Amino acid sequence: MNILAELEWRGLAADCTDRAGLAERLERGPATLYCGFDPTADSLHVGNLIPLLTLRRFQMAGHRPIALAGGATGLIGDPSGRTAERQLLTRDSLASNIASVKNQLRRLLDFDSPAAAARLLDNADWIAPITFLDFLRDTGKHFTVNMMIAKESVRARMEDRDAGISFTEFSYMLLQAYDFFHLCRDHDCELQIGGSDQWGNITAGIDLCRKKLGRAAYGLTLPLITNADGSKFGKSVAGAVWLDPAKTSVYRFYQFWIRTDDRDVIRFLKYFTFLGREEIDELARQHAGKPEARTAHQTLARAVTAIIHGEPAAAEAARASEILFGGDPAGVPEATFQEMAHEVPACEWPRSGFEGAGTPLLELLVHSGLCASKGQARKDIEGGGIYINNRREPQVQRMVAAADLLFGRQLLLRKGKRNYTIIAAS
RNA sequence: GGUAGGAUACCCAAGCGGUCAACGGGGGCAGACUGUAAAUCUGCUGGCUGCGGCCUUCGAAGGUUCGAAUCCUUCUCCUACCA
Repeated sequence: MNILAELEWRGLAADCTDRAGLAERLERGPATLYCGFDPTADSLHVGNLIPLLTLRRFQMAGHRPIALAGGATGLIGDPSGRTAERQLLTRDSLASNIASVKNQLRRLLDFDSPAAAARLLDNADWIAPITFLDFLRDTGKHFTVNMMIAKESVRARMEDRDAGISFTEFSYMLLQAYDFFHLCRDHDCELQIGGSDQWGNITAGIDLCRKKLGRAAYGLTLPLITNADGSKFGKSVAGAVWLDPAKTSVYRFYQFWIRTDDRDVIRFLKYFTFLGREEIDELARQHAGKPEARTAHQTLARAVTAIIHGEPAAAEAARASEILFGGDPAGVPEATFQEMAHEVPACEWPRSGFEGAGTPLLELLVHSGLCASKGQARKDIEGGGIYINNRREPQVQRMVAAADLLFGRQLLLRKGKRNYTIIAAS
């Protein structure tokens, strides 16, 4: 199966500027392609995974990916898909974001492949030196405002009189177009991929390559991922699911995938893993036959976590999940418990607090962040949603003392089905 | 600039002098059923509490009143129509 057919089978090809032309070009030999990532935060999140993994898929098919960090475009802000003007990032926060994002990009692509080594570039390197006048003369001249305001992302903002669009964001597509032109000229890059909201930016780049270089370039957009229940993928009330383990722990990351809706799990295996058609078809069969075994979910969670955090960390997260959701953690040997303990959110409480009568459970629930307030904690206990060492605690006035500590030093608190926290006596 | 209407808890949205911490829906949290899924059903959804209450909240600031989300004044911001 060639790369384009594979992407289509996976449901990853939303739109292509020239499907036949691109197929023909890819058949002819290795091509260079790129995708940009604007450092809007200090970490990438699961929403960036699709383009990132797609670059990798192209690489595995023998093509040369360029991951482009938007050091320049990040200073401006892409209006695509935005209903309101963005807050400009300060140069300082952008600089630290870009350093972190570069590190993450570096880990997800292969830079040592002899045939198709990936490259990591920063568009600030070529955009920053251009003067405003040169840019207007050499690049701006190739675009009509008429065509720019026809782009969906711009038009939506122009029609909303309250939101409007600043000249700064209006100009964004020219910078991105310039990137494609630059990469095409200096790095032989012929294909740009991106989310479907990038269509206008990508075609602007293709136009510029044609006008200034007389070269054909291609664009391929990836679908916007949604959940079966219609909600946005990768967002929860807690916020985005980050790739940085300091922002979203490996355990939480793994759990995010484990909790995938049944209706989404096979689709997500195609989107987010490198498993082949036979393996996924087999998982689909197992899932259809015995959904309660959750084989597809476990495979998905394990595979994606391994791609992002490495196999050993994924194994640990899987193990911790098994212990917590498998049965009574109090019966688990101490070594196994400790292995899992640092995966779940933890906090400390002075050892002296457990002496004598001990500390009110209510206080520990609030301290650990499991409950927002004492009032809420009280309601949670009354509702039967609080567990000490995985045993339901019905008593609101419950005191927690030394006898409750596991291994003489830890307390496993749980709210509801899946919110765990460990309090260590210190 | 003129006129009319509006601003209520995370969101939508009732309430129009006391019985209002404020109807209802959504969302969220918890329980039951399950499979850490979906659907369904139930409870909770401002804070503190000795569970008797206490404190803070209905755009902002003042005022009337025993008592205001509700009435009056000023201000701010929206929406519609007219210029």
